[in-house]
Amino acid sequence: MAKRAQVGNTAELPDLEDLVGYNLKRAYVTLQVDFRATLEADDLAPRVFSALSLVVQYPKITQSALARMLGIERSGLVAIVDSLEARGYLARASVPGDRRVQALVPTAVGARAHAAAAVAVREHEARMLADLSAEEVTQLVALLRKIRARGEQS
Amino acid sequence: MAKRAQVGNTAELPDLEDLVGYNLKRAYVTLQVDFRATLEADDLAPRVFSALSLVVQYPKITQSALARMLGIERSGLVAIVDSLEARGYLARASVPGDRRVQALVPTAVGARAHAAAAVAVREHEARMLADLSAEEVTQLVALLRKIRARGEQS
DNA sequence: TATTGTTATACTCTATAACTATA
DNA sequence: TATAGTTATAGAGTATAACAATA
Repeated sequence: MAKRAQVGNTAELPDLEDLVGYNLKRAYVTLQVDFRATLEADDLAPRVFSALSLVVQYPKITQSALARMLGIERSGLVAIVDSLEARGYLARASVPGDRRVQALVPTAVGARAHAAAAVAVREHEARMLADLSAEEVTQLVALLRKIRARGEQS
Repeated sequence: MAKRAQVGNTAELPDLEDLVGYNLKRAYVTLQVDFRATLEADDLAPRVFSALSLVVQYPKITQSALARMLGIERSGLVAIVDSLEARGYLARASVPGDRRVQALVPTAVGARAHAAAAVAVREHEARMLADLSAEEVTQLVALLRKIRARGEQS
């Protein structure tokens, strides 16, 4: 299996497989496919689970703040919140001071659904990361955060 | 800023930010946005760049083999190959033994375009990974490959 | 003027299914 | 029967632009 054609390369041309971005995407897709399968029974897409998580974690968060935290547009969040509200997982509550905003508050049902889903997600991650030690997982997360921080600063 | 509501949690409920999958996605999106901006002038989307890379690396590869390597469906590859062929970056060559297959061979123009794009991509990665040491980058790639391997084995 | 939530819209990515021509 | 390439199609996911209500 001949690799790169015989071009006179003095500088090293990295193989696709050596690029961080390529490996990042492949690992992301791999994990994401299993994540979807994990929460398919609960009918929770990754984004919907993420939104519910943050609403449980930060009750009364506004949609704008939530969209900012998730790194998506406000407009894109509407359908997600609609979906969670339709299931009775959260409510849009009006805020006394400012009549523009809608505070998102989790219901008891929503909190329970989230807790159950979180258990399934933890199992999913344990399964998918079985080949990594605890230290490796910790360092992986630290490195991923560094990449994100660098990109978001600009 | 009150974190999780006061539910009687004995087990640790991990925050969204502690999930590997969530951090993986955010880092992926961050890197990918800059990648797109980097190759926008060359009009090369990530997938098109990846496909061109592999055709340069493995001349005469078939579309089916290329799709398998990239982890996408054969049907999805058609538009990518069409796009590269339209620019004159590669040619679909018929193979003597089997008249069903189309061997993908890079042109000289395609090889040069790829080399130039690869330089830009290397600069992009150097910029985005400036906060990571060489060892950290190496380990990051190793960990990402472990995740991918685990997922693809099943 | 600026911000919140919203709608309308369009574009990219990707998968599934079915077709054809070959094997 | 099975495989390579292709077409048609549909469904996510996401962004942009504009709007009404409110600040």
